[in-house]
Amino acid sequence: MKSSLTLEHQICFQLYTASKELTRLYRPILAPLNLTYSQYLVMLVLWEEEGIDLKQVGERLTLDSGTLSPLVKRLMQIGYVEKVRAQDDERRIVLTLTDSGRALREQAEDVPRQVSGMLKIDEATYVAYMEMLIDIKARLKAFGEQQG
Amino acid sequence: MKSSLTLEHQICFQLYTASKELTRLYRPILAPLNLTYSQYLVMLVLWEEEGIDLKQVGERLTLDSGTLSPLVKRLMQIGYVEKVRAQDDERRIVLTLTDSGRALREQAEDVPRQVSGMLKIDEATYVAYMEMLIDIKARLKAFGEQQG
DNA sequence: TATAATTAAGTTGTGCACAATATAATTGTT
DNA sequence: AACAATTATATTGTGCACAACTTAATTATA
Repeated sequence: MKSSLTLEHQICFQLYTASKELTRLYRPILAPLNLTYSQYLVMLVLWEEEGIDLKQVGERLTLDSGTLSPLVKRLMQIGYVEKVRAQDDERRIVLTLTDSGRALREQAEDVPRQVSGMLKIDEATYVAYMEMLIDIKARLKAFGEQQG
Repeated sequence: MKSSLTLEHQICFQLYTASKELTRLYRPILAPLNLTYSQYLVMLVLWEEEGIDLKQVGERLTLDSGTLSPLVKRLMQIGYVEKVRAQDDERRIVLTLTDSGRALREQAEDVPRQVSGMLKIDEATYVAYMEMLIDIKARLKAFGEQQG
């Protein structure tokens, strides 16, 4: 295993910069939708499953309430999202889309195609890369569960 | 190319969560060194090349002065780093290590081994993953340069 | 050689990301 | 039923990350 303390040889550094630079690529694409990258991720979840619990959104994105609460507040201010208390459990908050938020989906449909085009990546490579990233996450999860 | 607006099928999302979760793994490892993850990256650069320009640190980590200025200020407060104006060009700032910062390297030597152990990843897989990430960055860079 | 353009670093403001804590609702236990 | 433990959300504080702007030093050019 690479144990030399060189920046470029550390997988964490490559992951960190790759993520940052890919997010940078998204910024001008998402700007017309009036969304930041994190807000876009929340909208993706809601377009997939409207009426989902705030808690469950946080689980899918690995975000806690300290991040999500103010983020959702901003999505409400923009007018894409609404919060409703669940009747059966007053602690839970259910997120729904406004008409405006639902309409935004059509505009967003084109985002993945734009990004793929910019990356000039073929389907097979794309899938292989996805699998690698999912594997890294699985290893992290395995360690986390082993530890507790 | 995957054009469905599903969270899990977007490479950006996998990269984003993988990076976040790997950083989370580092947190308890770096805590005894009194470093955040970003501070650790700056220290890695300095251990590799002491006396480097602040500007060049920013280029290697893809960080601008808005991020680096306060971060380096914190490293100075901890007592790991010192700032010196370059004599030949008074605009430039040269970063040097204190004895304490230099001594910390020995403790940090063990970090990559600890991380690899936690991920339970063999050398070949590790190298393949590194190459994938470097390739993603190359594609991003190629697009960025094509655009300007 | 004035002065315009560029460069390096710093500052301000916004929005994550997360730890720690607080509050209120629900569930479990005696 | 009373009360302890748990759960969902919100708030506070710290530290990134970056855009936009400011300041000071250097370089280019008229």
